[in-house]
Amino acid sequence: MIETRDLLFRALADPTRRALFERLCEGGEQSVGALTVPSGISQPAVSKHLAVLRQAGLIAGRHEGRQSYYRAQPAALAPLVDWTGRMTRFWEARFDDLNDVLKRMDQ
Amino acid sequence: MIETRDLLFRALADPTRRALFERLCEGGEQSVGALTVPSGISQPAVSKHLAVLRQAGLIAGRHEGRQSYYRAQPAALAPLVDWTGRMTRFWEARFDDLNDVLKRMDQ
DNA sequence: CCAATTCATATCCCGATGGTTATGGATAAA
DNA sequence: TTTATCCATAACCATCGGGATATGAATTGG
Repeated sequence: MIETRDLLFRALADPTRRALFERLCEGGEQSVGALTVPSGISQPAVSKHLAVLRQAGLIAGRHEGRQSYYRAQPAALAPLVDWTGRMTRFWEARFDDLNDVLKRMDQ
Repeated sequence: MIETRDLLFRALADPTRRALFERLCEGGEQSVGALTVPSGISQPAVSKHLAVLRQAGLIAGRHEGRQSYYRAQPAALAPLVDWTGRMTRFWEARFDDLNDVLKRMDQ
């Protein structure tokens, strides 16, 4: 499942994709057309970005008639949150070790 | 500000860079040589990755004699944590709105 | 002083990636 | 049944990015 984390980070690396994800988080479910208009890029480009986000689990799609609606799945951000937490905790642990050393030096 | 976030996301998009950052978080300050050996890539490649991480504020460097030592700066992850928090909060807010609607429909 | 070590930078290469236009399938509208 | 709309996919192109090797500057050791 390290593959999942990689997909996540790579999907979020592109500002256009982050903007699409933000729109879906903030504005709720929207069609491809509705997402394309303010994006400043072509509809196929938007579709490709949406496919990347979907593969990373960040959004989910639904068909209705001839339109496709996408919605955000912020729960998919969990691995990213976990990872940042681990990194900070590693760092804090090292800090604690340093404090221990200093305490022992005090005695 | 938004530039900072972009640098952050892009710096963390590459698995090799994340591995370097993880090593520095977990193992503390290390020289370029110490980081190169287990990385599986050439020393210049490591130096380039370190430069990217440094520009994103994720690590800091120090020269001592002919070696360079780098250490992690996990505080630089803050914008990322903020962003994920905002995205989930947007989502939760929308959820609350939905609940409000449902409540009103109950009455 | 000369040789060796450590690292950063320059240069080059190639695959990945983000953009475009073209196209076709499915559905809605006329 | 045509025609128009919505979207995904294909094909193509230019740029970016991560890798290697080559090189040179700074420092240390003999």
